[in-house]
Amino acid sequence: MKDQEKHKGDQDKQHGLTRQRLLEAAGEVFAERGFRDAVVRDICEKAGANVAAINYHFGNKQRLYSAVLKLSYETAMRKYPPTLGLTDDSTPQEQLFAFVHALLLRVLDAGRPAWHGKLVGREMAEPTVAFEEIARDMLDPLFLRLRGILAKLVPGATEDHLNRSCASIVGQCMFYYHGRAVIHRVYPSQGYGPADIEALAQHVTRFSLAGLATADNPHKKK
Amino acid sequence: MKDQEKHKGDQDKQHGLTRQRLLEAAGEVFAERGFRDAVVRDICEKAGANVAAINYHFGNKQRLYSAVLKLSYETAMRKYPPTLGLTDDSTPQEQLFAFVHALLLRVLDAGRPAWHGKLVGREMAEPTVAFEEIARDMLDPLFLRLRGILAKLVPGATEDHLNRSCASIVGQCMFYYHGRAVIHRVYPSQGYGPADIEALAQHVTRFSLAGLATADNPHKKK
DNA sequence: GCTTGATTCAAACATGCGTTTGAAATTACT
DNA sequence: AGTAATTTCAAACGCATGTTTGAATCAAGC
Repeated sequence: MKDQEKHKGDQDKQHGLTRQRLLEAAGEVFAERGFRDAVVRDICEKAGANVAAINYHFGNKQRLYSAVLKLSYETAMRKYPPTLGLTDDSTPQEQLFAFVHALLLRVLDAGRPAWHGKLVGREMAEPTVAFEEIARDMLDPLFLRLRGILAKLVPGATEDHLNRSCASIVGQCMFYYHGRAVIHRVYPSQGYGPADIEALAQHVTRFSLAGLATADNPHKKK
Repeated sequence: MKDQEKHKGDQDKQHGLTRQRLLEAAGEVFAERGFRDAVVRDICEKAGANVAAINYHFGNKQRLYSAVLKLSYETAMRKYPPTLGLTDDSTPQEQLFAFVHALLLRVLDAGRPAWHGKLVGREMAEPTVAFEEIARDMLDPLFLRLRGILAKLVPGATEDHLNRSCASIVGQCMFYYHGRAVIHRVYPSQGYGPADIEALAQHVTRFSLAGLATADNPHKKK
């Protein structure tokens, strides 16, 4: 009786795994190649599944992609939220660092936790039908948070200065993804381990704090 | 005799145009959709040519793309060189502005002069076999020039600070291309006319000059 | 053990896309 | 005008890719 239950449990565990294996494989392939260039046969081969399994478990490639986006968002935000390491009495400067650091980690870390940053980076550059949902649920809140941090750093700044500074900060971070090919070429020693990413975050934060303090602030207009 | 020559000239002019029309159409389509997603049938339709014309005039899609890259580079650099508006006695600050302004114009201007920035932006994010040549002939010189400008602005700065600052500056500019979908969503009033582009260049330059002056400069280390 | 539902499978299907082919049309030259 | 070279054409080809199909296998329940 006891042996039979154990045997049955093992079988359940085995058969529940195809869907998971597909998600895992798809996460890697989509992050690496994007939606368009990702090939379902490659995903299935990586997952050890038959090509019809995508239709069976997800309906089609697009829905698999959506499932991967959701899973990757949850994973990334759980591991690297924009509030990474903050406390209730953190300064706006510290908040900016946390935002930048977490964003860089979500994009540049190795493996699953960084699928999301890569997927969103791809959607920014080449939107698919998923962009709308990504923007609404994932990007809008992020830009809102950054905007709030900047407003605390330069009270009274103009709308344009805040907007452009947000773009400047996110642009610096995302360039390590969007421009990875040229960075690899021009700065071959650029590493992406935890210390490297932190150093980048320090640079972007410091660079941006100084840039933020520049003109376009009506109270300081010359 | 005179009528016949004129008639013949018109005919020559007409028949030499297919290749030109293909280049023009391909420039638009590749800039809009990138190499992979650009469809030769669309290019030929836009050019008013038969699909076999690409093979006849260029050999294949890849060679058409290479021809477009060359043409677009020449056009862009002729109209918006990184030395745009500079004189012999321009300051490094002015040099930085010119670099940023020209880069933004090459990416954001309307039509043919901006194919190049868009094509290179796509190659950065998703390299094709053309990347190597683009990097060698077009990106390396650009990063070298920027690096030279920055070295004049912050003499004695560390290698890392200069490298990261180059990345920060180019990243800010390229984000208006790589992140155009999210910028359109989050900042819908962001325009891209000449005055808008100049204002962006002013912002990026000012932001970056301040950021450049921050730490990591051994002479100013605290 | 039998039946039903779930899951997987191999093959086929339908479509899109870059390229090729051979003929027709056009152009250039004598 | 005739010939050769160039250019264009419509159709076909070859391949890749997402999706579908119907059968086989597996699992669950009685």
